[in-house]
Amino acid sequence: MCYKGSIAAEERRIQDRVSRNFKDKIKYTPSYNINAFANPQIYIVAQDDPDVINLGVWGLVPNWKTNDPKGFLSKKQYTNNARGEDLYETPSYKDHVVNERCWILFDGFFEPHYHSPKIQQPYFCYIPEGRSISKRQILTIAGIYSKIQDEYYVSLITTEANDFFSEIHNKQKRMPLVLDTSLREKWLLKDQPKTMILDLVANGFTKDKFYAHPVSNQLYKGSNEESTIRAVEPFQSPSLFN
DNA sequence: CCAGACGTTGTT
DNA sequence: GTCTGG
DNA sequence: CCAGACGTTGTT
DNA sequence: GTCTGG
Repeated sequence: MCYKGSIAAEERRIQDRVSRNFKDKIKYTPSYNINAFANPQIYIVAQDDPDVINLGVWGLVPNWKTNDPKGFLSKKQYTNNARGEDLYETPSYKDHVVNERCWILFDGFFEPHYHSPKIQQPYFCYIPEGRSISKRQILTIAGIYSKIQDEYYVSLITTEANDFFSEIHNKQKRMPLVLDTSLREKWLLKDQPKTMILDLVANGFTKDKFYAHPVSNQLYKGSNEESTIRAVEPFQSPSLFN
């Protein structure tokens, strides 16, 4: 599901909205097209350093492979996403959910929408902040991480799609766990019981209203222009009568 | 019991 | 390291 | 090579 | 009986 994200807001606004500054020496680079499969650097707030914005690699390396993180990621183990319902059972994640939770900072993400089994169009999903698409809420998405030699390796939590995202992501019916602003700090508290965490997974999704619109498939070509998130015409199936 | 997995879903 | 599957 | 299957998944 | 998967 959530394999593409964007974060392009001004540095100042990001820091303001999450009440934290970028850690010293981290240079913020906006991006409209962050591709999970490439294990890119993303911006996170981690439980063990919760007062600053850190960098992490998108792709968790479990604790039984700490001797060779690069080798693990090259095996395409698909640890970019973690199913929230299974966090305490999944072998690669169960140790990390306990006290290695984080936020992933995006201001939007992409989901594929299927017009038919073969025809698909990506949709950009975001929460407007104000009237224009150019100001989007800074999303705090639930994640977990492993830390190896001072480097964070991160997995994004997904849950069953709500009604809105079932319409958009109509094949897999999953969505990222975008934490509600009023609850998000709880995700970063130490030593929370399993019941508390699973409650956040089940009920912590934001109550703010999402917007989504179709975008150009230039997205899949790696385009990183502002136009990547701009609305295009929805796909129209060919009509016999046009 | 030992070998092999360990993860989730993409797309033109 | 620990679990699952054959 | 042997064991086991022998089938497919609507709609946008 | 024949094919696939391990």
